[in-house]
Amino acid sequence: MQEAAAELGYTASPAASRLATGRTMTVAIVVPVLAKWFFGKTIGAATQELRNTGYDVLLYELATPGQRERFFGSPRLHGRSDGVIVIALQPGKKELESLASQGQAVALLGAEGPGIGSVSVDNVGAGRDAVRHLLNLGHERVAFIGIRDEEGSNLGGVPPRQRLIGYRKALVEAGLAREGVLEQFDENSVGGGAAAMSRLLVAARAPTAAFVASDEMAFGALMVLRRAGLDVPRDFSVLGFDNHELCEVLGLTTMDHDVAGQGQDAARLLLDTMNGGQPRSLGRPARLVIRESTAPPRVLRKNSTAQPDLPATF
Amino acid sequence: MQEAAAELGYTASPAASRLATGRTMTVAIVVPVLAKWFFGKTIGAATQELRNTGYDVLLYELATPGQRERFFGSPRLHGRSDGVIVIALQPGKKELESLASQGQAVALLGAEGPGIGSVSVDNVGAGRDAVRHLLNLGHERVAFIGIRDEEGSNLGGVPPRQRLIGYRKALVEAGLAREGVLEQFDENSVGGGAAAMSRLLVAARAPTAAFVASDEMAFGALMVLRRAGLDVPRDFSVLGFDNHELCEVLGLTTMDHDVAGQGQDAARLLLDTMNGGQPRSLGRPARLVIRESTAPPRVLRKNSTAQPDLPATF
DNA sequence: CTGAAAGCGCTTACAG
DNA sequence: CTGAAAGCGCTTACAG
Repeated sequence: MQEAAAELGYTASPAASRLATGRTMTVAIVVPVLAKWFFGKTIGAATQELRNTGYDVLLYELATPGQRERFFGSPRLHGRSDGVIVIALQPGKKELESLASQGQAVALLGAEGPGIGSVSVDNVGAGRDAVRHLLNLGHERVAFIGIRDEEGSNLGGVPPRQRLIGYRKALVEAGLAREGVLEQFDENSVGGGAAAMSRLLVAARAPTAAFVASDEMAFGALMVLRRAGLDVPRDFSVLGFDNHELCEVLGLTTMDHDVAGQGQDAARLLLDTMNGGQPRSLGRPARLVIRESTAPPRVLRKNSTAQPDLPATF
Repeated sequence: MQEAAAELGYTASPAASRLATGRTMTVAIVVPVLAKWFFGKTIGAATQELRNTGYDVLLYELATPGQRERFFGSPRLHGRSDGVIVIALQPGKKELESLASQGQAVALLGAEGPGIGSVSVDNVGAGRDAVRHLLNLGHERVAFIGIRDEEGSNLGGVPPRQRLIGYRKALVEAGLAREGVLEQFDENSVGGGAAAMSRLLVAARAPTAAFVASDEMAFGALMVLRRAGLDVPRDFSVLGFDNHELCEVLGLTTMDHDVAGQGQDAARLLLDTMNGGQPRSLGRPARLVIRESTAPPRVLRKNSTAQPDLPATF
């Protein structure tokens, strides 16, 4: 019957059926930024999954703290969606209460909450694995470039913090001391990564390798290194995070973690919850993808593989 | 009154007011892919503009011809949105009729339609300017790498085709013959650009420069060139399109065209139309941004600047 | 100018 | 099993 009607170009008025049933058959997706590869990818995967189940998707970009406040401070979603996927934004207690009071089912991606379905990568483990790779190559001064998590930025969130923890863990396990100057934070962008790397290079004793918490920042780091006349990986090793599609072009060693899969999982978790299922928390593995941006430090290599002489600037 | 009510956490039921007024206060945005920089950027800008005016935004990703058919073949938007922004998809006559019959106002981005508001770049002019830059440097065999526009891909659209026209125009104006082998098309991605460049390199008489219709394809082209042992720009010049944020990292000369501005314009055009204004067509300028991927061809430079000897492989 | 009533187009519980 | 009625929560045209 419904199918036959649809063939004839008829659709039930969504407004009327929403009013009658109280269900909107739409899901909201909330992200801190749209114009980034990671978010396009996760939203795309979640959207496809949702649409296959007959849901429409409403999009909310919370680019500033003000927007975030307004969004959670008002019943914006009430009557507009049945559930919401929050990506890369760690909602506070108040914010979760706000969503609940609006009758929203919730699923988190790259964040966690008590009794709430979530998908995330084992960022501590991934960070540790990344740094171990550098350590195993023989690096002794390994820096960390992280995503700044200050007031004014929504982008920090849990995963970047966990990657830092993984970094420190790996150092401790290797018996290395942690140094403040080796931990640099900036905004999650090419420019931010460039700025952070610049700061590392002027340090009294510069590191020989860096684990960077996002590929985009790593790209900026590579740029600064190149402009400083340093060769990667001969003079400096860089390891990123995300396996951005341009990693191959730039030869960046990175941690891969199935970004689209996480978007799809988040959608499924939300659908489950809306159908009365118990909220679950999914962990996604990350794995090291070795390309051309990591190698043993110069000192070691000199002994082993007889490299040509280095330029005088070095 | 409404503000006071909002403070108290009260909102009018959207479903009820939609039913009563017939207006949904939401706009749909339709794109062929989400996980690309260009689309994130335009959607983000449009979304912000729309939200400032009190509109919600529904997102539709039409990734396959099947999805496109289903979307336009059913009254999907009827009663769900008041208007729609179609990005980088050239709607056919039937498709436009479908939208109109669903009571949708329409604005196009990167496409055009009779009596329909639209924003686009002067792609013919931009393509011509790009190729002229290469020609002015002294290149005589300039290739074009374009976005494939075949069945099975929605991504072709008008702009890529217009860039090809601009390319041909510049050649004609310079008195150069057009050659089929120098025009290569592939999918709009790093991989597609790489494949197209590989084909150019095996041509009987390989070109010395290429104008590539998108930066992402250009990145793939750079990768292939590097792997083939060719130096850019010494052995080969590459010129892209979009001014992707990674152009600076890769030193890619490209055509810049304010992507976010186009998204914002499209939203404004739609809002105007929904308020009874006449649909307008906006043209956005593109401008050449010279970086390190373009230079005179080897032959010329040899005479003028006494380059060191080239490797034997060349 | 204020306030009660009709109506938007569905769904669902209920009467027949 | 079928069909008429009530009700979802607004807006708006109309009566007072």
